[in-house]
Amino acid sequence: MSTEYETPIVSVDIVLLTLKEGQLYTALALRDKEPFAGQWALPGGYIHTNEDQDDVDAAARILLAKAGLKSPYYEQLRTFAGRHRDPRGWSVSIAHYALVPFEQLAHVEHDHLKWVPVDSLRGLPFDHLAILQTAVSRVRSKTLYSSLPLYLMPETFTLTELQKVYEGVLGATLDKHGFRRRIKELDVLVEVPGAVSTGTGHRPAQQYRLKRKVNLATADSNLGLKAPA
Amino acid sequence: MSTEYETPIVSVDIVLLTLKEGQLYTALALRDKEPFAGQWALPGGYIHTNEDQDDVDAAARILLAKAGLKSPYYEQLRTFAGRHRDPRGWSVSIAHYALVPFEQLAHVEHDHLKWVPVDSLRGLPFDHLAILQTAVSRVRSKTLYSSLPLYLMPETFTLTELQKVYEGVLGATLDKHGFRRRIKELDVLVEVPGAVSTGTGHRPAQQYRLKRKVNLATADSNLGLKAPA
DNA sequence: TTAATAGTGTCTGTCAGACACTATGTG
DNA sequence: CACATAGTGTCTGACAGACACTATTAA
Repeated sequence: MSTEYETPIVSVDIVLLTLKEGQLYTALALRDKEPFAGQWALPGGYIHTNEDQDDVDAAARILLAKAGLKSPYYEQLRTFAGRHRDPRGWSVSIAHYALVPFEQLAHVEHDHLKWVPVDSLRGLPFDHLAILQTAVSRVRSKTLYSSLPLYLMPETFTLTELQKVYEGVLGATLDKHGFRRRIKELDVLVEVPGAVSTGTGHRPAQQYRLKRKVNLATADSNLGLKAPA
Repeated sequence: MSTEYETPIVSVDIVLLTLKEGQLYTALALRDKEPFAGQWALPGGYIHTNEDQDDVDAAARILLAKAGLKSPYYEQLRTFAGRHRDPRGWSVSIAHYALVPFEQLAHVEHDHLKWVPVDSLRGLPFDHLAILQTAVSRVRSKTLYSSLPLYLMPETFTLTELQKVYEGVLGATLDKHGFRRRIKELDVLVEVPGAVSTGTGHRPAQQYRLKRKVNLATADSNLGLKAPA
């Protein structure tokens, strides 16, 4: 009990997700240090004990530094800890995931950051593939019973666009009427006065935006879509 | 980026739960070191990087050392991290929860460990009250759609006893027929040949035990009880 | 008028909650 | 036989999935 033990390495890794062309994409950062220098991995970094108040703070700071953006939604995923996940030794990674609308990051791709479809990914350094898969599975399962995908939407959008995003996240198609019934029950959207279409060759759709003062984190957990077959 | 930062303190804390007299109880350990020496807190300790393979290993070792028992069920709860939760400075607690049948721990109460009802608890050192509440809420919500409370049962038990345990965890009453329908759907129990009652003054009940080779962790997530009103 | 999507009405099978009923032991 | 709990049959309202229908714009 009184022996001193080597301290584990503590870092924060982030699974940053977006929806692009109907598919979930994750951000990968080019590692500039050992181990795995020159390889693509989940963006991550050490906790700065002098500036970060907590782990979410650290995640936000790291994302801003590595990707130059602020995500509207962060959540702790889980912690991956053990002796063998990092060649430097016993390590702890407090993994987080974040969602960001594709429109908001069209400009952030640069030499040290790239976007790849989550489903086509095979190998990643450390246990980052397991972390990514855990995040994707969490997001998909939350999508079944919450309004999480709203964080992937731009300022205003139509219900059909929202449905496409849900379908993209889930990788399944949903019934239109049932989908609208549930979104309405959530009661987190308001109509935007000006309907929009202008030249689509068909009936224009109502635009919606998030209700002001709605905290989606608490408004979650009442959607109840059924898992796809 | 190249600056060195102070390393956060990393520990593992455990919410050990059992059901006693129809109520959820948690184990508290008497702290023998600063900070908060002499106060009751969740059992916890440092990671031993030379012997623990991962965080679950550490949790099992700590529980064995502090309470002298092995729990049939461990799961990582979430990680509590930040600057202000521990007076020693920036700290990380990888919190776990564990379930153990009351019968298995009748003998483990001693000077440095005590059992208290979770709902009557007010103050605890660090952020241990928040950790405890998170664990209880997790267990209650998992109980609604999984077979988690089976970890609180002795070797053999009747369906009525199992229902009482579910009701104790949830703090609500359940319909007998509906409860049995769902347990049957889970398909994780088998009848024990000898029915038992011997002197109860009424019809004896069938005893059940867990099916062999059933991993409850994977058999979970299909119960579907409705949240109490 | 047609094409194309927006938006709504309605049927039906499933299933959870409620509750009543039968079964089987003890005293 | 009375009593207490074990165990089951069945009704019903809510609701999700399916699908058909109407509405509204552009060309």
